[in-house]
Amino acid sequence: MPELPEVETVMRGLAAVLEGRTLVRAATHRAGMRWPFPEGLAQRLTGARVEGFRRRGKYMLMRLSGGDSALIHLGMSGRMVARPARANAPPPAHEHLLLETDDGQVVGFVDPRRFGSVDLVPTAAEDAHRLLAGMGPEPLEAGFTAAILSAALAGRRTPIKAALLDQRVVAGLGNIYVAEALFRAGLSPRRLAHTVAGARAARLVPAIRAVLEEAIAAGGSSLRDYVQADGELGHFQDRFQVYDRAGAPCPLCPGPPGCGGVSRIVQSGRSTFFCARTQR
DNA sequence: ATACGCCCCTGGTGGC
DNA sequence: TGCCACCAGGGGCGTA
Repeated sequence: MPELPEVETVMRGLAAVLEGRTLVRAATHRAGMRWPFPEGLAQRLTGARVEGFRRRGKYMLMRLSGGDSALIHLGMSGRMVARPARANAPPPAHEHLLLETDDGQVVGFVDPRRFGSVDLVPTAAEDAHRLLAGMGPEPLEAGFTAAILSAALAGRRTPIKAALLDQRVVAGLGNIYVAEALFRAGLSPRRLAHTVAGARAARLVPAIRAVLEEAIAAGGSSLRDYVQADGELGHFQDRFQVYDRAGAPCPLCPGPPGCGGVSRIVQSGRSTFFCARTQR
């Protein structure tokens, strides 16, 4: 669910609510999600001050006083939404972790499928965490260049679609934004990764950047579960050109005959959407 | 090293 | 209306 734009949007919303606040209460409602919560998670969060946030790929890092950071992944169905602590409504279903601030806000981590995760890592060694070590460049930072991307793709005989989903190649892309970026770059999702070099890589890098930046500006994409930290929906789903649009007219091809509409295929068990005429 | 299943889990949808 | 198969923004891990 949440890919880089959604995680970035949620993180900004959480920062607005939590940054500078002290957590007067934290509670876990089960032993873990994707993995068991770290020992004594609730106790270690309680009393800590939230110093700041950063994002790495699809992970959020919440820096705490005391030297630890909470490493949070939203999985497929995770959401983190703030609400007033005074509200008498029962906690939402599938809320696994709750944070309460000294100014009366509650942030709940709701995740029906429980593919999300929460861990603690020393702030000084965040990037050494096993889930972050080996992660590829941040696509919105200057270090993400055509040369770096083609080097990461060199020798890979897997389809470019699968390679871009690999977080070691580039951090933060998921099924939606890979589809949209490949469409914008005019590259077939079936093309072998190692053939994306030179001019093709030079087209792909700005395509990835542009789609991510536009999606962040739109507050992310809301399909089923995703909402921002304030409960608002994202809007980028209204601007999808190919994702989840099988059979719809291709935005580039006049029809009919055009390209016959957006195609859907399955690659490594996941849906891929593309235009078979303009994406080569 | 790379590639490919399998698996974790719940909920919504569409077909019969 | 009921049941069931299938699908969904992810990704770690074990095995060839």
